[in-house]
This record gives sequence, C-alpha cells and structure tokens, in this order.
Amino acid sequence: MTRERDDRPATGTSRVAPGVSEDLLKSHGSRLIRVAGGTTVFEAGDSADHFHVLKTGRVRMVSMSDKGREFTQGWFEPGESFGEPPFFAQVPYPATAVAEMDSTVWKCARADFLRLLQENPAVHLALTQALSRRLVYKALMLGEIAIEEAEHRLATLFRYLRRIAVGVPSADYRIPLTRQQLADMTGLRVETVIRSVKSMESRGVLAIVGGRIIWNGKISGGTNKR
Amino acid sequence: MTRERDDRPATGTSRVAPGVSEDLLKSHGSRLIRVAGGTTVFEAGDSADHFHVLKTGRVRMVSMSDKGREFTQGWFEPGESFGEPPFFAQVPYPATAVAEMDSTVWKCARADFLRLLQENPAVHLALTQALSRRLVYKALMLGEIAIEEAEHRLATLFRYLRRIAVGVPSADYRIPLTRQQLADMTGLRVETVIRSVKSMESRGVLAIVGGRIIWNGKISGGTNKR
DNA sequence: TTCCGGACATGACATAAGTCATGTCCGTCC
DNA sequence: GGACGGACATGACTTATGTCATGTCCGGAA
Repeated sequence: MTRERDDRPATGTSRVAPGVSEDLLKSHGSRLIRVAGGTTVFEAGDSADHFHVLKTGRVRMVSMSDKGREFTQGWFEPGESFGEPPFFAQVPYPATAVAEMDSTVWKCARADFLRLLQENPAVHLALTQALSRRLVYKALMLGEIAIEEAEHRLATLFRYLRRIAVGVPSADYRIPLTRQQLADMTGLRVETVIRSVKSMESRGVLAIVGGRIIWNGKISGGTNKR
Repeated sequence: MTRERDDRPATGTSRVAPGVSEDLLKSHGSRLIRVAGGTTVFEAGDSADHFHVLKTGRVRMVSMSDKGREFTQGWFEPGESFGEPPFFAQVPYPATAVAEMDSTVWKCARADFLRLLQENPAVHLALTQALSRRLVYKALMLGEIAIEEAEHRLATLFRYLRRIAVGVPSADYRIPLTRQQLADMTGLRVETVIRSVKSMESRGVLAIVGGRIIWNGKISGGTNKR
C-alpha cells in the first residue's frame, strides 16, 4: 500500500505541469537546492522573495493550527511551481511547504524571474492558467468547507479528483488517497471520513474495494449545468 | 447604518484596483452590459468564456449550498475584474456573481482578451498580481475555516482586513462589515459571530463602539515572523 | 411622533463532528 | 513465520456550533 503515492493528484496546479523550462531557469540565475524528505522548503511567515519550481521529489503545502491540526492546501509534482501567490503579492507565505521525500527545487530571485516572464509571454500565460486552476480549486473547497457537511465535501472532492485525473471520465475512478489524506484536505478527522465513506457506500454512491474508494463515473457523475 | 457599504473591503482583489483600462477594453471588442441590483452577472455552473471587469456598482461572489446557506467568496469594486480563474482555466464558474446594486460590467471575449494581454505585458503582470493576492487570501481562509475555531477565524479575518485597508496600520481599525457579512465570509452563523465577538471584547482583544467592531492596531497586531 | 425594518443580542436546546479508546487486517521487514 | 506499523474500522461520550425563539435598540420614512 505504498505504491499509491505515485499517482498522487497534483492538486497544486494541474494535471499536466506546464512549468517553466529548466533551461530558462538556469539562464536566469536560478539555483538548484536539495531538500531532505520531511524538512521544509519554506515555512508560514517566511518572506517570499523567490520563485520555486520543483525539479524532483514531491512537496506538500500545509497549514497548521496552534494545536497541531493540519490542512493540506495541495501537492506539487516535478515540473510544477509552488508558492507563487505570496511571491507575486509580496506578502509572507501563509502556509508551509514540506518535502514529502528527498527533493530538488529551483529557486529564482524576484528580479530575475520577472525578467524571465517579460521575455517569455507564453510562459507567463501558462503561469496565469496554473494560478487560475488553483484558484478555482480553492474557491470550490472554500465554499464546500464553509457551508457543506462531511459527505458533501467528500463527494465534491471525489468529483474534482476524477475530473483532473487522466483517463476516461466515465469510467470508475479509484481515489488515490488515504482516509487521513482526505481528512487533511477537507478539514475533517479520519474517523469522520471513514464513517462518511462507509455511509456513502451503503447508499450506493461509491464502492470500497480492498479498502480503496471507487468513485463511479456514471451514477455519481458531474454537476455542470450547461 | 447604510453608509458602511461604501468602504466595503475589496476582498476580491486588492486595495488598489490595477484593472484593465477601459480604452483597452473598448479597443478590443468588449461590450458594456447593465446588471440590475439583486440580479446575477453569471451563475455557478455557467461556462466562462468572457473576461469581466466591473465599471460601476458592486459585485459579490457567492457560493450557495442546496439548503440555502451562503458563503461570500469576495466583493469587487469598480475597476476590478472578476471571474477570471474559471475563464483562464476553461471550466464552469464555481460560484455566482451577484450585483449588490445597479452595476455596469465590461465583457471581453476570450480571443480578444488573450490578444489584449499579449499586446500589454504590464496589464498581464498586474493581473497576475491580482490573482496572486486573491489566492493568498483564499489559502489563508481555507486553512482557517478548515482547522480553526470561530474566534480564531474572526481574528485572522480582522487582521487581514486591516492589513489591506488604507491608512495607518498601527491605528485602531473599524471593521466595515456587519455580523451577518462576517458570518458569510467565515462559514459561521450570525449568532456565533455575535457571541464570539462579545467574548473577544470581554477578553479585551477588541472593542465594540456603537455596535461597530474596533480592532486594535497595537495589541492585536500582526503575525509575521520576520 | 410613530411605525417599521435591520442589526445586534441572548437564552434554551439539538446535533454533526470531534475525541478517545480499542480492535482487526494486512503488508513488510528481520 | 513472527513481530511491527500503517490504514481501516467501530463504539461511547463530549462539545463547539447550529437552530429556534424572542427581545431590544436605533435610524429613516411617513
């Protein structure tokens, strides 16, 4: 049950990392740093004066409460940039970036990166789209967590995950996350996720096979209006 | 108690609307539409094929649950654009845009707007910054609502509102929102907001003068690390 | 002045979700 | 092949917040 990790959805950005090419980063004064698994790339409160791009490994963006509760803002896969919002907004990081495994990260200083963007309009547009996808996800989850109940939050997350997953959208989708990870993305506790999922299973809106949650493409379909 | 509305914080984007100039919009095939107060500019589920810029009036972005609960994603003031994330991400709107008063809105079709951006790198950068500010706010509130309790959520929102407000940051800040509006931004109910605020008042972290919440610049200051 | 509606306030009770304790199942590692 | 740890599961109890009912205050309209 460790192989799961490989198909972790890139909730951070998009299904396909458009990314800034390494050549471009190198030619614009970026430095490549190593981050050991379990340590942080930056922490909430740090000032954001570099643009970060993940080269190898995996990074999780996480918010932490005083009492140790965690909320996973998203995961980032190789090729994706992360921590750009505070970088552009010029405010301290609101969350902490943790390397879930040994990782390497490109760091590009503000002036260098702004020049890079200016010289490469296509990269800028791809970045705008990546930020937009992330904003859509955040608005979606924010609305859910603010006003919906446990099962609804989970159903919405499942639909979202299947939508951004590669493959046939009508086919069954095997949720590639543990109950704990789902809890950390929905503001719920593991027990609540377990109970909600079981309840949804008994109502037939999903199936559990070998512990894994199978979201049915047909019956629990989409929500689009037009 | 109606004058409050005028200094509504522009949580949608930023304190200063950088915006796309009207000349630019006009020269790129935009249309100006009128939206009566109380009606919607677009609704959750609609497809997003136009870029919207508010010319006059005020727009509130709101998520709604099946059972009628509302969550205010943000407000938009004249000069600000809204609904861009789904536009760029090419997905249906996740929320509904309601005109809180008679408003006028510029609408620019996709191809036209992409051309506009390409021809005006400075506008593109300003847009990236606006999106970034919004993303920082969403990440902040998402973490709060997911894992923090009522009083903490409110305190964080108050700090944020004061930070983006114009004026001396160390001075007392009068929250320009009603209890109901605060409730709609934090995923709480009015009664909970009222009780939390009173509790915070009794603990001395804020004052209530004539019903209005006064957030003290000194004692309830910032959270920055460095 | 009086009336009215919106905002603020407070008590009593209901409940979804959190918390705590325990237990099973099942791979992996020695 | 036995021990161990992580993930899943379930019962019993607690609690923060929601829900409902009701009341006061105050400014604007008539």
